[in-house]
Amino acid sequence: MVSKQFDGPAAADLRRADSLAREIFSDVANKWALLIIEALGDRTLRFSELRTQVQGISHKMLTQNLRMLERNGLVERRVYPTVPPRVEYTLTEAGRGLQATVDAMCDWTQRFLNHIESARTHFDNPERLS
Amino acid sequence: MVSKQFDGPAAADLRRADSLAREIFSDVANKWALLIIEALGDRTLRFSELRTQVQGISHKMLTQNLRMLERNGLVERRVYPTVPPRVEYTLTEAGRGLQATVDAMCDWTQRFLNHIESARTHFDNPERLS
DNA sequence: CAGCATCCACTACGATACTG
DNA sequence: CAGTATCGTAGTGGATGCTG
Repeated sequence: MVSKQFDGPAAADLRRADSLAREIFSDVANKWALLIIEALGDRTLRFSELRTQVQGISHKMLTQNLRMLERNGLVERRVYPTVPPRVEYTLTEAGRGLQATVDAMCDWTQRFLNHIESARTHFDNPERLS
Repeated sequence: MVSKQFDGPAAADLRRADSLAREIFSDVANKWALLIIEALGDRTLRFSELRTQVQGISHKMLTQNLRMLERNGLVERRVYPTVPPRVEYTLTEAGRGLQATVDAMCDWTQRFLNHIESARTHFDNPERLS
């Protein structure tokens, strides 16, 4: 993911892409964004539905992250000008691509749940001797 | 990743595992942790080497995240009681499992770089008409 | 219902300085 | 060299209230 070496003509492009990549990574590699992606899955959900699916998330964080995801073209936002208003969110193709990797992370979590739990107790306890 | 329904006998265990999973997810789904995992890869690195590999990270964030990763059994920390001290970090099996998913995320970033970039400019600009 | 704005508590983070 | 501690700031995120 890093492009050092060479200051040639095309190097600037590489550096630009690199910094963009890091920016995207920073946007996307946060708890709420990933949980939203995961919650959406292949469904289409309304704002309020998402709010209950991703439990623990506040109104504010949800809007904020949805805007960010929309800006990056990962979710599509469809507004129905009815009353009361109805807004639906769906993953785009890019979003579904990311979702696949989040799925992998969830699987990983399940797989190593026990390993991690015991590692934690070892670490947290007075660890008498070696 | 969610276990609703039923309040039966084994339900408590499921809820415990669930909250643990969410805890792990929160720990791990953050920018620095993932970048450290990625930087380590299959190598063994010293603290100072990691510091330069994960550029932009502060001394403090690095120690903090390394402790967290160690606590969760994702990295192994080996201390050589020499002078000056030498501390090496390596991914454990669990860590390498996670690394695979981070790799996938990086690949994804590269794949959709252009898509995302254009989505951004569409979003950021005055968007004249539809 | 969805979203924006405001306020405020809290913590995350960087800078700095001190130990083994 | 690696780590801990302290401190100040800037940002995060929750609660609340107002709009279409």
